[in-house]
Amino acid sequence: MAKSTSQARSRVTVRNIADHAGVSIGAVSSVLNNRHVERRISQETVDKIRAASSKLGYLPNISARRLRSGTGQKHNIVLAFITSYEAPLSLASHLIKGLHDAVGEGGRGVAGMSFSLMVEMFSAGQLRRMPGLLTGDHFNAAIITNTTPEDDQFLNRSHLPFPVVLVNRAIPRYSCVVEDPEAGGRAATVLFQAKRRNLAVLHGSPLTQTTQGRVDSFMKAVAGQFGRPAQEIVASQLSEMAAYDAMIRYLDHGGRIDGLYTVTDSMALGAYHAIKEKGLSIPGDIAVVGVGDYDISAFFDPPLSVVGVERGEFGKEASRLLLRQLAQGGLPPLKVEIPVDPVLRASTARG
Amino acid sequence: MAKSTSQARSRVTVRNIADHAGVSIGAVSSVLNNRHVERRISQETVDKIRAASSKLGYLPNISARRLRSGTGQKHNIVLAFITSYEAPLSLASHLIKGLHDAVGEGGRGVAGMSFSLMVEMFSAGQLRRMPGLLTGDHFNAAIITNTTPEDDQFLNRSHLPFPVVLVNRAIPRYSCVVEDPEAGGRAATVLFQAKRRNLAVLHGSPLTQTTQGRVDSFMKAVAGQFGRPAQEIVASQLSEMAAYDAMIRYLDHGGRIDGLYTVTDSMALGAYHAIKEKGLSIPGDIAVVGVGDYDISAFFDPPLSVVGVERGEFGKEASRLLLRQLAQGGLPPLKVEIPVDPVLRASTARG
DNA sequence: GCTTGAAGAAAAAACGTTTTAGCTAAGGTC
DNA sequence: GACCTTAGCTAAAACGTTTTTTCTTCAAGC
Repeated sequence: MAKSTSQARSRVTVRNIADHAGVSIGAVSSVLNNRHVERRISQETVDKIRAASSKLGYLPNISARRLRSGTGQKHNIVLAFITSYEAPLSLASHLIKGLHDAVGEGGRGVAGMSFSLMVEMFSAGQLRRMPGLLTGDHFNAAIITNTTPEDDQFLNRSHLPFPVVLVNRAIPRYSCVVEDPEAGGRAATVLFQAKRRNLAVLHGSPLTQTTQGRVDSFMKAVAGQFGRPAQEIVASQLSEMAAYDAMIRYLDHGGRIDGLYTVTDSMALGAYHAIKEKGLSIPGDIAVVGVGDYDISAFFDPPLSVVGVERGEFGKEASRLLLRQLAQGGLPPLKVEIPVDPVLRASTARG
Repeated sequence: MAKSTSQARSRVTVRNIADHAGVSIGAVSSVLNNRHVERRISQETVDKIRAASSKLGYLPNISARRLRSGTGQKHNIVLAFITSYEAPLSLASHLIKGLHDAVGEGGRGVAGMSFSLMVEMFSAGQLRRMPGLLTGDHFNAAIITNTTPEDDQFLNRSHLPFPVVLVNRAIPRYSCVVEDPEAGGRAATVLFQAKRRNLAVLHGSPLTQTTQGRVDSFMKAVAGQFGRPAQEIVASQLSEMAAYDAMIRYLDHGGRIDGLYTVTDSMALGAYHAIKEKGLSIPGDIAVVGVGDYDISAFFDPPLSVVGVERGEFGKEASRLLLRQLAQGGLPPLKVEIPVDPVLRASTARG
């Protein structure tokens, strides 16, 4: 009985408008699309329909519209960029740009298909709750990044019904694009070449897969070079402030180094602040090398040497992998390592 | 005659798979959704269907899937974030986050509707080419930003068939959210209070609506205070490098100021570099104030004073305006000005 | 030799649109 | 007065799916 009052508030369709105005749904559609003149709908009817539409608060169902009128055109495929709600979006924007680059401006480009890009976000650890992930009725393919270990576990035991590429994560059965695992080692080399012998790495806690890799390969390279390990300076997060705090604490407690590797450029910036505040000079007293995730590291004071990937390569490669899987299903998962390149600037000049 | 060879390559549907495997489309659907066991499809048939599907390269039509299986659920409304292909995405990421904040994590939140967010990009000046813009069959509402004057003209003479909110642009008939037009004036005040009397503004060319507003209100405030205009230092772009070049050129030609307003933080960074290189000190010789579009301005050396909006406010306000229009059609366009707040740091300490 | 039940699959309905074809009444033409 | 045209609409088909219902077989049970 209450069917038309409390319940029906949920969805207003052309059918409702038609009933309300006492006309057919065809007439409603014509008016809503401003085709009423060529379809010879009388002004009176147009007004009735317009009134009913706005009174009922009609919102078109995009899926239905596309289904009906997208016919004859190219196949529209929907790509999702899935990232954590909590993660910084700076990487995201490069990935999104890379995606758009890969599929061509405006979504045309690849033979016979057009592309739409959706951005989906999940609360850290709650990836499994994302609608459309398991059912596959929201997108044709996805790039997933910034997952937590919990999310990784979910991915590990699930089989998603569409191609997926992970960025900065490696999980069996999934294609992924990661940074060259030797990034930390290459950073160490930069410090070696700057004649530094007392090295430390500054990182956050807990470590992500990527920062863990950087730390590990750095430590390994240092141990290989000097036969003794580098020091670890641990901040509570990856932020500038946390890095600053950790660095101040380290220096206050008599820590002495002449070379520092920071696992993000934000940490380098925090470290800069602390080092200068303690009256030490860069690179005179301490050489610093970062990872190139900020695009303004060349304008730090002094300009920061970095060992990192070309910005935008992740997005480009991830898209390439995705499109490849889209074009031909059933391919084995591929792991692509983006090469890192040292960019030497004043922060690692010879001391 | 060639109907089934060259032409039909375009779109593979369940129908094609069914024909190819000699079964009904219902069976195909069941298998494709891994429902074959409960639907009692024989293993033999499953294999046939799987083979046909992967041979033909089937990709589901997402619109059709959502149309069919999204029923009974909440109304899914599609929001588009539309930005220029050429523009930096840093603002975009804040806007996207603001959108997600407003509609609630995971797209739930507002009564009886769920939200999807698409990111669409257009080549500068080509907004009118964007598919779905005029037909309204791609999204239910849109946030548009980073338009060129040409795009603005297009918007001005068009009537888009869905709610639109512009960010950092004001065009008649459209709701928009812009920065407080007095931002430049407030920045001038900061410099006044730092006892600076010889002021300049550093900006790019050509000016955008937003940077033009900053320059204008700064100039006006300076003229009002001292009875003479501030100087204008014009860089070729908004980049650090362009700002650096312009600033070096200015100082080399004997330019003398004790206070500088930069219309972006990137330009502040470039200016920092130039000022220090010329042996001048900040704020001793020149006080600098920026606009707060970088989130690391507190870690510049010295920390940069800024007069700007709260990061993320644009996204939040734009979403609010959009949802408001979505909830109730036919509202008059609204213009929201995001207030700016001065954040005083070392770069404008009294000289 | 019936009925019963289950397995396997096909047919049909439905989702919300847009578009095409068709229908009816009124008016005009010879 | 039979015939055509036109205005103004309605009815129906179609888009590509998923799900429900219905229809065959065929074997088992008595």
